[in-house]
Amino acid sequence: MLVRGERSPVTAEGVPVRRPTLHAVAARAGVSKSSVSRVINGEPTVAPEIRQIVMAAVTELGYVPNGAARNLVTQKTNTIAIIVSDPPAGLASDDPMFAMVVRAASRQLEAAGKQVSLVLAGSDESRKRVEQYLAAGHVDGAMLVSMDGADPLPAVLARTGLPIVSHGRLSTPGLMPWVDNDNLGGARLAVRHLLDQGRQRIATISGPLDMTAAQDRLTAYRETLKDTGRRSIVALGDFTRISGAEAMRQLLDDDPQLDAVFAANDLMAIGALRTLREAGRRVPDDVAVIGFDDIEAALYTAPALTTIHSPMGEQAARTTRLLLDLITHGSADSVTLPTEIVVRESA
Amino acid sequence: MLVRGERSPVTAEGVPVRRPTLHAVAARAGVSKSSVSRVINGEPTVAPEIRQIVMAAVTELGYVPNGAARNLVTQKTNTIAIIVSDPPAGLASDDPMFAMVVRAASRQLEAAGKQVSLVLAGSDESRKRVEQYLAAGHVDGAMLVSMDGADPLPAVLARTGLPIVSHGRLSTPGLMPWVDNDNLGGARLAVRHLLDQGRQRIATISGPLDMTAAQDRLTAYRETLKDTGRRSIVALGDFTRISGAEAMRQLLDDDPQLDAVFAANDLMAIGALRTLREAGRRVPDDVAVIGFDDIEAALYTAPALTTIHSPMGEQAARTTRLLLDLITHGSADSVTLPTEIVVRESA
DNA sequence: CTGAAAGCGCTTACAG
DNA sequence: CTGAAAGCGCTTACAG
Repeated sequence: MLVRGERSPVTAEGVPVRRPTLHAVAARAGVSKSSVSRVINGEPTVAPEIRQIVMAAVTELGYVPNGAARNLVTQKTNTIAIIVSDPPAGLASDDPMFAMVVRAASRQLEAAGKQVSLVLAGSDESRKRVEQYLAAGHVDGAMLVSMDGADPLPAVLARTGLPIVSHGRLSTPGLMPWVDNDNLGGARLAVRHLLDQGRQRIATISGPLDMTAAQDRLTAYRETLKDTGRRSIVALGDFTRISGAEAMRQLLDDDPQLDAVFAANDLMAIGALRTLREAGRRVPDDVAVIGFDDIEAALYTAPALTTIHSPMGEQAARTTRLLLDLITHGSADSVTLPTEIVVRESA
Repeated sequence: MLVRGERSPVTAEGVPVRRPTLHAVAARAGVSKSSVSRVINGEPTVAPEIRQIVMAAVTELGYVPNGAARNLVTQKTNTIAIIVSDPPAGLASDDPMFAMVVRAASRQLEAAGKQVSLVLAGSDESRKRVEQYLAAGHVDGAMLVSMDGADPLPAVLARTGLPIVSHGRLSTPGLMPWVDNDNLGGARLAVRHLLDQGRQRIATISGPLDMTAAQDRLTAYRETLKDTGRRSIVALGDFTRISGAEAMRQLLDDDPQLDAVFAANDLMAIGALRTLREAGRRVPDDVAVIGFDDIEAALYTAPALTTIHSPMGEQAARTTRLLLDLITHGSADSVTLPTEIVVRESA
């Protein structure tokens, strides 16, 4: 099938038509451009009859104000950038976090009358691009999503002076306000639950240690175990299912006697469940498994996954609100959201 | 923590500083604005020494061209809209399709030097907003993602004359080029596989019938069965896990003897697996289950899910390329991508 | 190869 | 309450 795709609408004769301008509307209505502008922008100081006739001309011509011209003169864009770290080569590309955060934030931003510009920041080159993009004045503010601690981007962007917030605490403090869930508290809950069950050898599968969430979850695991005199058994993952499966295999090799695993997120817990099944270990009878996040998939594992509920939707909503507040008030406070344990079958 | 969030950078004294303009760079370099513009845009007709001195001024002042001014005068934005139908109330909000498509398309678009604007289209109100947004000239083109057939948006947007493509075939033909996978062929593969196994009572869990993918998958199921003289056993889902679980329950009630289920996507197959487990049916011994899509989660179900591989990543890439072609050449051909069966444990 | 000038399509003080 | 004019920050024919 062939479909025409001209840049602008054309008449039946194929003559390109330009979109009508403010000038055209003014001419059609027989008033000044100023008056049309005032009507369009809903200013109260317009006579009712003028408003009438202008509105008529607007609908008649199908007038829509040109965005670029508006942005140029008002020095604002009504656009917010959502900047997401882009893992190389599709890594974690179906991570539910991405969909949840982007979707929740977009919805709320649009409800607030803002457009959203989605920016992926992966390579050094793309980081440069992001910086230029913000400097070019394309957006009124930005939201950073789960940056890893090694990433220089937050510091660079903070220097632009634009209102920026972070979804997830950054490792460099003071750069910008953030919203995060209580990773420390949540991980403590998880490990204590395992201890309460009388588990003796409790291992963990950690997330990538350049992310604060992974650091916190590992730290809390270590300290909670240390309080009971037990030793840590740690394998490293990167928050993907496959890394969880591999880490579990390694854990089983290192300590065949282990009877519990705390995975730093649900995706890795799902991977661990597969390895345990392949190894013939029963869950939770032989090995208890607990995850973190409480993603929807945790309801569908066999056995159903016990996990720590982190309020992803609320976190996204609060981060968005934080940004909106920062834009209007010039300041905003970081917030930490509480977590809770959800006991199902796996532990 | 309190963080300052001024609109613009300030000096140590707190004096707001404006970003430097082309004018400032020209003054600093001692040349005309025209020359600066030419250097910035890499035009070849510039004397080397002028280029030198301009570049020096640019880096010295940290100059970045204002996007709005550029867009206004050039009448293009270098921005592409990705328009995604937003299901009400978080329905399917962790659908891996969303993440995959948005991510793959963004990556490719940015590699092509385009910015991406993410637009959620759910309510009637938001549909209006989208239309205005495109009419305002904010983007050079758009990509529609999995619109349902009842949605009037594609037709409305097609009338803007902007280059637009669809990720997934639309039910109204001829509106715009699209890229889709072979839903008909894939579903046929699935049902035949079940037949080849000697399954006698083969049910299906359909997707929402206002989507062409769901329609095609159901049609192929029906026709393939009819060829063997078997009757269709259909339950309706909406492509979510929970709907798959509920549909499976209903199917079991309607026909306790069924020995196979074709779920129209993997998410629903995952839901069906849970119901079957709860009902004490062994998979695949008692009931064979086959899905569609081959999402990553299909590798982690117990038992591992047999499914039809639909090339989501490639579909997104091809759709993006289609749009880029449409923008540059003014025309582009729709494409259908082949599917294949991936046999694992569940069928 | 370079610069002065016009103009992209709006908004916004400023007079009236 | 209304309109003429200036200006937002660029690019691009057009002379030279």
